[in-house]
Order: sequence, then structure tokens, then C-alpha cells
Amino acid sequence: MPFESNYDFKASEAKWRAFWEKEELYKFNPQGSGEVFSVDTPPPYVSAAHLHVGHAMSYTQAEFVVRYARMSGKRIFYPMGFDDNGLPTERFVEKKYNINKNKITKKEFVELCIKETEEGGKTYRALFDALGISVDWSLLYTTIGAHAQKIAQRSFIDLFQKGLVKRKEEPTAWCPFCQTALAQADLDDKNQETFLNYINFEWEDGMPALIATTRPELIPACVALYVNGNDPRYKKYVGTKARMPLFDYEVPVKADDKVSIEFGTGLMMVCTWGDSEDVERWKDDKLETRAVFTKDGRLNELAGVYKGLKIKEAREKIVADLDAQARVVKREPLKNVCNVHERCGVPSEFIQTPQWFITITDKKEEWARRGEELAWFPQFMKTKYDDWVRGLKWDWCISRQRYFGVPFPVWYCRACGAVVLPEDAQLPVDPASDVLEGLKCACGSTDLKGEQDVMDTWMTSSLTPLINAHWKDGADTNLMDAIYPMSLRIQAFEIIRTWLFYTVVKSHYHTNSLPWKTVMISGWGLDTKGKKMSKSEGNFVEAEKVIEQYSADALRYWSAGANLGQNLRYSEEEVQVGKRTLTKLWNASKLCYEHLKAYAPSACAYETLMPVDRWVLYRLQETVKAYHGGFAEYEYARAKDALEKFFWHDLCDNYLEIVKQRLYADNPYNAEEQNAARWTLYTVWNGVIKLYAPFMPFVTEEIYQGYFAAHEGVKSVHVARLPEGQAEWANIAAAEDFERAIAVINAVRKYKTDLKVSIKKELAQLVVESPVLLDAHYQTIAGVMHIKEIFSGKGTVEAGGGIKVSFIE
RNA sequence: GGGCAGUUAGCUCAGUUGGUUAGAGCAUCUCGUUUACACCGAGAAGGCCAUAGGUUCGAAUCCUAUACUGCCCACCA
Repeated sequence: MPFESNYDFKASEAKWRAFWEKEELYKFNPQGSGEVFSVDTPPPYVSAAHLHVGHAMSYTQAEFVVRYARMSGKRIFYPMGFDDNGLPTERFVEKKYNINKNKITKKEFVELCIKETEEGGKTYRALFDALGISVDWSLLYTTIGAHAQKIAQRSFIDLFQKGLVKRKEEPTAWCPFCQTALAQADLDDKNQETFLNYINFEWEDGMPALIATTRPELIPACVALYVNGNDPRYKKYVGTKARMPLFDYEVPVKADDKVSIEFGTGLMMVCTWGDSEDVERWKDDKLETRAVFTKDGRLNELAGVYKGLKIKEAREKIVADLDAQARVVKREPLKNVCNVHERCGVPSEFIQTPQWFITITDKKEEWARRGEELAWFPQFMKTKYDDWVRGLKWDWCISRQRYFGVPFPVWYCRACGAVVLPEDAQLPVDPASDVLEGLKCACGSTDLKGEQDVMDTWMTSSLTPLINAHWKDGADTNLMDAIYPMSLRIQAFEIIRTWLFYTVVKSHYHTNSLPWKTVMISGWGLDTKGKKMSKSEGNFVEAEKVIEQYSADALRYWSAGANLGQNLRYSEEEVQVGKRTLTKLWNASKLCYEHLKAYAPSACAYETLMPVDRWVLYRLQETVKAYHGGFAEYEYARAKDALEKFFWHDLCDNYLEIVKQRLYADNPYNAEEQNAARWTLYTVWNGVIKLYAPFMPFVTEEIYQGYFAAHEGVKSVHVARLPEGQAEWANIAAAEDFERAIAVINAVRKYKTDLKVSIKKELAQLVVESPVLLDAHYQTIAGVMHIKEIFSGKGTVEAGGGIKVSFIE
């Protein structure tokens, strides 16, 4: 028998997880009828291996929306991916195994990465399942898997054929620690404290030329001095030469209005790429090239005796040597910003190497227009996208000098240098090891060298909609018409500039469309003090443990506690409230079941309902309206609030208490009135369970299966339809009429509470004075409040709504 | 330096287009075993809605500054 014991969430959650999997409840049906709702959900880095409650929050918030769509009758395409290729995994493996890249082969290293990736995937799947995330696991993709590799390589070839990806040798952001080229989006700003060094160079006439620099180690890379053309101090030197200290060579003195007269000494050292400004001047003014940094962050032979020193060491040594020559006039502490690689925190440098770039900087207006076309929830998140697009400086560098990634499908002809591409049918390929039969250059040569680099991890993850849709995969698997552009992209805000932006770029180039119609951006779940959770800070609350202790439904309840896009602090108290909600749902269901187990639902005319029934239906109608209104704007929290008020207050505290008298045996009501009670109870109970289902999928399933599934002939609450309400329920006059009866009931409750007596203690007489006659409700009021006799007359105690009552014991 | 959020009861958060005495839950206090539930019910207390101006008959809500908190963006060598 259902509803006999207490609700055992552990047993229940395990049972329904298995049931959903066995029934393939969340499996996408490509043939069915009805609108498709396709969701592009973030493939987590498997290297993270643990979900904290913040991760759980953002995945869950998105999942409310998916479950809502499913229960609105849409055909859900909800895949999951694992983003396993690329630097995050490499860094994870390097740290875990304390790897020295010189002592391990590329093959061994990649094998370790794949092993860790598989482990991580298992952990993640277990956690998502535990949370009740309703993805279709048959749609799982991994960014290092053959399918994603194929799509990524196909994307590259398509861009190459359209002339949108080019190999260029130019100064590119470089991480000396990870030893790879980087894209603009891979860089973070870091505030640092450094010194502004005032150092005397020499004018042609032998007079001291005082420059100010934060990077004296770049003196051997200096290729010009710049002044503002309007600076009276230096006007006469423009066009002359100046002499370097220590390195003893001359550089030209040039004028540029962008040089600040106020900063430092107004005399600026321009080097072979200390920063992007140097790069600009180098390009614009065709300056000499004196690249002094090596790929591993040291100085080369141009630095003479400083050769081989690390950048920071060289900086100190050069200042010391200059000081010994009395050339350092002063050192001022200075706070400035430098770019660091977001994966390792090491300052990036500019190094000139051949790299592949996707053209993006010349299309800022198109990116902005795509941003306009996209529906943003919440709207203010769009600003972050616009900021990023406006600030684009460089084309997207997609080649990485790393190991664990998708290879470029590229060979180079040793005879003529041309790029040679494989046929689409041959993809995926690995030119670093594969030899393709029959592949030859247009010049006829078969002497080809495979590209060794791998692609940026975003090069693959920016294709998730196309990976999901099996773009250009042939008629059998192609889902482009069915799911693309996708209905919804879900993600958190910190990857707008990367994942979101790059995906827009790719879809624009490949399909001349948006990748999705709508984007929903979640905030972060923070610790109780409002700080970001991290292992090193020790404020990491593991989702797994919370689920273990309080249930997945309870954790999900907390996630629904803040509006979309807002950060939410973790609160164990809120999780406990969620847990209590489960219990309350269970207990209320127990009562409903007791009175409805023998009930065969059939039609019941609205006219036959009693006032309290009409009142609760009106409240249900209002709740359903608010609920759908909330979800329409992705404001699941608003939907949850409305539902919670209805369930706890209207249904449990009032309706159930009042309707009981008509349900127990030996009651004074007639058959029609009793039937009205059962029909109404069935309707509101059913509605509440369904409305809660997107938030608390486990307990609602347990209840639904215990009673409704058989009646409705539906195999799970999660594929049932949400209540829409009925026009005749929106009877505000009926609702207001019964509100007056509730006011009287509340007055009696308060009276008994104040007297410190039980509700059950019988009251002899109640006198009701109301502007509207309430005698139709007297029986109901007397029944629920245990009053012997009620009559109309003069009241003394305000009950609200112009009603007064008097009590006679 | 520019921008986006947030700042409402001790705590976590609502407050939809400005409209009667500002809401909920938790925590606190007082009561109450009502045949679903004490993981409950009734009630009480608790807020100059960050600060200062302004618009309005009327502002938590609109405008302008300011202060914190978080984040995004920015080449000042």
C-alpha cells in the first residue's frame, strides 16, 4: 500500500532514478509530433571531478526550465557533454601525477589524460543522476571523442575554404609556463604592484635621456623611443637617435600623439613587444624586430650576458647593473594591470610564431547584431557580451602547442609549402601520426608534413550545437532540421566571452544563423559568506554530501531560492526547509490518499461544488497563472513562490482542514456535496504534485506513482501535462465570498489560541455580523472550528473585511 | 578609469509596470496532541527598504550623486 510509512528519500530517489533510466523517460524522440525544445547545456571539465553546491545550483536552475518544457508537452532534446580535451585536463593530469613533460612521451601523456577523463566522466554522471538532472544520456558527447573531433575538423576545413581561418606569423600572446600560444579570451587581468624605473639613456649629443619603464629587462629589445610631438622638452630630439645603456646600440626617436606628456618622464621606450601597444607601433611604424624572450620565458642571445636568465631575474639584475653605472635615477612603486594566462596565472608575453587565426576582429558589428537577435534571460547579462565584442583586439588564435586536444586536419607540402587538407570522409584525422593513403598536394608532391599543434579547446566546445545536431553528418543522423538552431543555451556568466561568444561566431560562419534562440544565464552559488567556493579556501560544500544528508529534492529546493542570474549564498537552513517541504507533501498526500483511494474520478459540475471548493479552485487558478507567467520569463523562483504559498497555506492550512469534515465517515453532508469534496481534492492534489515536479522530481514521482499514474494512464509525472486551470475557476466573486468565511474561522482560531485552549474545545455559540450574509458557510465554519451553534447578530471582535464576531462559551 | 549587478527583519531571499499600516521562510518568544503532518498549527515581536538630495498628491520602486560588496571590461609605458 502506498503512503503507509514515512517518506524514505534514499530508497525513493534510487528507485525512481532506476525507473527513469529503464523507461528511457528522457530519451529524445526525433519522430514524434509537437514542438522540439533543444537545450545546449555546458559540458563540464571532467578534471573538476567534484560538484559543489554552486555547480549543482546552476545545473539545477536550468533543469527546472527543461522539466517545465517537458511537462508543457514539448519534445525535449537535452544532451550532456564532457569537455575533456585541452589545457584544463592537461593541467589537472600534470598536477596529479607531478609530470615532467621532458620525461614522458606525448603518447603516454595523452593516455593518462584519457584515463583521467574517463574517471571524471563517471563521477560526473553519478552526480548529475543523483541530482535528478533529466538529460538524455544516449546523446552524450565528449569533446575528445571521435564525433566531436570530426565536427571540429570539419569546422576548420569549412572556415579554411571560406577564407576565414588563416595561418599567420605574428606576435601572439604566449604563456611561458604552459608554452603555448593563447587567445585574447584566455587572458585574465591581474592587478600587480611593481616599480616604475627611471633610467638614463643617452641622446645623440651625449645628454641624459631619462625614460621610465616597468620592464627594464626589455632594454635589449628596445627598438625606438617615443615622445609626444607637442612636448617642448623633446621636440628637438624627434628624428634623431638615442643610445641604449648596457647594450650599446642606437634606436630612433619618434613622435606619437598618443604618448602621454605627464606619465613618467614623457619619454617612452618601445620594445619588441612588451605589451600590445608595442605591437601596434611595431606594425604601424614598421619598427625593427628585436625579440629577446624565448618560449620558456627566458632571455636569448640578444641579451648578451643576461642570456638564459628568467624574465624576472633579468629584470632585477639589469636594474642592479644600471644602478652600478649610476643610471637608475629612482624607482617608484606602481600599481598596474598585467595579463596573465587564466589557467596558470603566469604573465603572458608576446612571441612571434606561426599560428592559425580565425578572423573575428573585422566583424564587431555583426557580432553585436547577433547579440541583439538573441533573447537574453536575464537581459542585463547581454552587457557582458557587448563589452567583450566592443573590446575585441585580436583575431582568435586557435592553435595550441599542446598535447591533449583535437588535431588540426592539416598537412603542409614540403615541396611548395601549400596547405593540404583531407577529404571530409576521412575525418577525424591526426596528422601528427596518421599517414593518409593517396593524400597529395596540388603541386603533385606527396612529401607532406603533418601539423603537430592541437586546437584550442573552445574551438570544439564552440560547436556544441553543431556537434549535437550532427552537422553535415549525412541523412541518417542529421538533426539540423529538428533541433537547430537550438531552443535554449544554458550557462553561467563567466564564460560569456568564451563559450557564448565563440559559439555565436561559429554558427554565424557555418550556418549564417544564431546557434540558439534564447540564452539563460545563471549566477553562482556562493558560500555562506558570499565568497566563491574553492577547495583551497576550504569553503567547498560538496553537493554529494548534501544529497546524502537531505536528499536531492531538498538541495534542488535551495537552488530555486534566488531569481535567475543572481548569486545565491548556500544556506543549510534553506535545504532543511526543502526537506520539510518533502515531508509536508508526503503527509498531505497521505491524507488525500486515505480519502481518495476508493474514489474513481469522474466529471463534476462546477455548479455542484461548495463555496470552499470554488475558493480553492480559484486559488489554484491564480497559482497556475503566476506559475506559468514566471516560467515564461525563466523566473522559476517566482513560480516556486506562488506554488509554495498555495500548497502550504491555501491547501494544507485551510482547504484540507475545512474539507475533512465532508470526507470522514458519518458526516452530515449529502452525496453530491461529498462527491464535490472528493473531486476538488483530487484536482488540487493532482495539480500541486505536477506543479512541484520540475522542482522536486523524486518525491512527486513517488506520490504520482502511488496514486495518479494508474488513474491518468501516464507512466510518470514527468511526462504528464502541467495543469492549465479552467476559465470557470477564475470566479473571483466566489473566492471573495469564501474569504469572508475564512476571516471568521481565523477569528475563532485566534480566540481559542488566546484562551490557550485546544481548537477542538467546543464553543457554544458564535455570533456573526457581516455586511454580506454568511449563513451559507455556517455549517462549514462550525464543522472545522467545533462550534455548536452559529447565528447572525451583533459582533464585538473585528475579524477583517467589515466582519465582527462574538463568542459565547 | 568605464560598466553591470547587489545593498529590504538577526539570517536567506520576495516585492511584476510607483498606490492603502513593506512580505515569506528560518531563528526568537507565547500558546495549542485538532482521526495527514510537532519535520505541525495559531499568535507575538522584529525593518528611517545602504546614505544624501530630487521628481510626484504619493517612492523600497523613477531621477542624480555618494558609500560599501561582487563581477565584467580597459595598453597608460
